[in-house]
Amino acid sequence: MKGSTKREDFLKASLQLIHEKGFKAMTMRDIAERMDFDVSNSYNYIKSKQDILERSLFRTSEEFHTAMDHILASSYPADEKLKQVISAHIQVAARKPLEVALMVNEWRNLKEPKYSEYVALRSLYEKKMAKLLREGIKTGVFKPMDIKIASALILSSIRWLYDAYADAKNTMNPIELERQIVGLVFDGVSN
Amino acid sequence: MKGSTKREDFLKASLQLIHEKGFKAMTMRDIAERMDFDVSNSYNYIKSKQDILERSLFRTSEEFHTAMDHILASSYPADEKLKQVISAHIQVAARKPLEVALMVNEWRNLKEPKYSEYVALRSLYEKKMAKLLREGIKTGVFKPMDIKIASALILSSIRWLYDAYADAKNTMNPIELERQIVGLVFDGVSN
DNA sequence: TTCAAATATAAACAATTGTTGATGTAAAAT
DNA sequence: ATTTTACATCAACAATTGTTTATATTTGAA
Repeated sequence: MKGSTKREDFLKASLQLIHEKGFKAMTMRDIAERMDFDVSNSYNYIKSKQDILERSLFRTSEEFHTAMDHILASSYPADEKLKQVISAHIQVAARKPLEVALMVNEWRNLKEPKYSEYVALRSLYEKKMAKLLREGIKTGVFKPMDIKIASALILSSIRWLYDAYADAKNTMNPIELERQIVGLVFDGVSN
Repeated sequence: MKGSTKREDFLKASLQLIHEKGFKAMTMRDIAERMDFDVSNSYNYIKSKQDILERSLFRTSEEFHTAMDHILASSYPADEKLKQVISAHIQVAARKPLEVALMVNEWRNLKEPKYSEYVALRSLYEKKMAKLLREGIKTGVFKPMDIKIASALILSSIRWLYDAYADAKNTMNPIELERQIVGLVFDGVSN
């Protein structure tokens, strides 16, 4: 049960299956079949099915939080910070689309107390975004606006990003993607 | 099995439970318990568990499509059309938050052939939005932009709306909500 | 070679699940 | 008053589920 490659393969197969069928619909036997061994062997790699969900979820969440924290703690002006947050989201989505898909779609399947723990992290992330916006409004780089609405809208607007990378055929150019999204978030669709 | 009130109560309880636990996690026994009768009685109101999902999903989807179609077919300029689409989304989310939550979160649980049918409807809706944007770019009310990205981003940005109405405590003022969202979608966060 | 860790299987478990069939009662229509 | 319709219960089903226990094989390090 150490950090071997086989274990990573197992988790990778699990993520792929969750993406295909959803966490609840995926059975332990599904994973085992794809790994080409018996169900019971799966428990040499994980403690429980919930374990798969929890591990990936909290690890990826932390990745977003540390990126956000570093950006917030920098001395860049708020508009530059927002650009960097968007950039970070695109990069994580491009690098780990299945993990991000898990974050977007499956966190409801956590059980207490992990569920509440995760919801708190989610709400905290929204608060960090709100802080960024408040700072930008105060310094005049952002226009006055309802901060709660703006936070929810901006975060929601980039929540589909993993879609552009989860199914291999799409794979948009991250640079151009960032350019377009920054353009829309900052200046909207108006001419 | 006609359109009685009891049947509506049953479907309403189902929607509430799906919102609380998710479709897969909700059992037929959960609904029956909340309705205070035996499981088997549930099948006097529905054909199957999938039935609950399919009915609500396609009905609400049609609601969005007809609204979109009417707006597209009007002679308003594209920017006014987009405002009306946003307005329609807010109104539906405010009036039927649980149904919209179902659309956002549970469509993956459809089974073939309904699944493919629904995915096609979803993609069609995105195409209609793309058409609206293309029209606006051509007439000069919208700036030049990647239409696929803009469609995905705008639709994603309003996908959280049901959240503001699903749990009764929030209940934002729809008029102000619309004002803020239109402001962000059209002109972004920049000052 | 020996020994321990990693990797695998077989068999079974207890619980849960959606659904059906047979049957009964209350209410409403004829 | 009688028949139909709506609403309900009980019991049971077949299948599926996550997980455990006991045991075997393979592998790599000592």
